[in-house]
Amino acid sequence: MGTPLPRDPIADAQRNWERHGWGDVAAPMAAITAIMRTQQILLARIETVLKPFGLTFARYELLALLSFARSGALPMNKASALLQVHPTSVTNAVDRLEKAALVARSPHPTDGRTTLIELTAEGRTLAKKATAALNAEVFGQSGFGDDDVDHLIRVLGTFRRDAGDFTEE
Amino acid sequence: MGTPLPRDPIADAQRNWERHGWGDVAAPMAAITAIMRTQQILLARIETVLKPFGLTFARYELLALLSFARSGALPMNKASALLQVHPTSVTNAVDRLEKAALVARSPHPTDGRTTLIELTAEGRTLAKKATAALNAEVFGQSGFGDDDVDHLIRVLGTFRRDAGDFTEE
DNA sequence: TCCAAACCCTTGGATGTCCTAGTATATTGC
DNA sequence: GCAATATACTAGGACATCCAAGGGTTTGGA
Repeated sequence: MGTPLPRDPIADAQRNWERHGWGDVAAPMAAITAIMRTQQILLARIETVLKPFGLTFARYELLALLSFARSGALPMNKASALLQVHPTSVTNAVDRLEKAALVARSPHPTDGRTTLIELTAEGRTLAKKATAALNAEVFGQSGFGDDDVDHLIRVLGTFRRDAGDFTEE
Repeated sequence: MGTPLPRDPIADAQRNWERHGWGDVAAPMAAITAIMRTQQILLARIETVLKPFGLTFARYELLALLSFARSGALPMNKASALLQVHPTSVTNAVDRLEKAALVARSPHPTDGRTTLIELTAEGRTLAKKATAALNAEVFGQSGFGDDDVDHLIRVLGTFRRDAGDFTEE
């Protein structure tokens, strides 16, 4: 997107909020906006690393999830729940992964409503390679200090729990 | 998307990473994944609040930016830089806002390449109302503690600066 | 037993984001 | 002064996300 700005646009927004008398919510506004922007940056990095593998983040997440499934297969609704995305998003991702022969659909043995998705051999291999690349080029160079990582995991974990993502812990 | 999961899927992923011998990057992976998911939750909240106004977050951000512009108008490329999105995304947002009579395009007085965007009276009014709603229903109830907000602003600010978003500060 | 309610997946539509390319206007350098 | 380069916006296409709605399957209560 281009050249660095001379000043932090989010800090500017925070100052604008304060100037307009919304000082009580200026800081949370800045924090939330920063999260939105950080996600955008991280997503761009991830997509850049995955592109050579012909994967997007959404498809990679599904491959990775399947690669960790004990049985090697998951019902679509289970995948939707674990990835915390809309069922139609999973349908979309599976359509494309299936076309690329990385996963396969199969009927559930006892429940006629359910469709199972399973990694193909190619899918499993590609998942391994893509994970190695992400580990080396993104997660291993996040730019966050160890203490900050711990803090983020804790604070955002609490947030996600309070938002209803999960119960325990 | 539904019922809370019994366990945190991101904590599970972190355990899977450790189990596979990627313990050195498991924590950053979890932190990054948590940022992605938190963004999704926050975006959903924001869109819910904006929906009654007929706005999306992308369009709201543009309205808000214009409402703070001293001159009351901004070149599209300036808006693109400040919002940190691709120029075509701004074109898209302006198209829809213009159709809704919330902003207007006008030619730049001296540079024939440039298009200025300006709030209409309706646009200015709607921006005010939408901001009040977001302040009350999202930013004012972020769920983050004051200390966590400060920490997020600082950590993510450093991250964004290192990522090339801006220079100073 | 049987029908209504619940559940699962897919299709179609609306939005947003990015990339690539194309057109028009400015600026720069020879 | 003019050609080459740079900049600004837009058009078209690929993807992802969500919502609404539809068709098939299961479950549960009358």
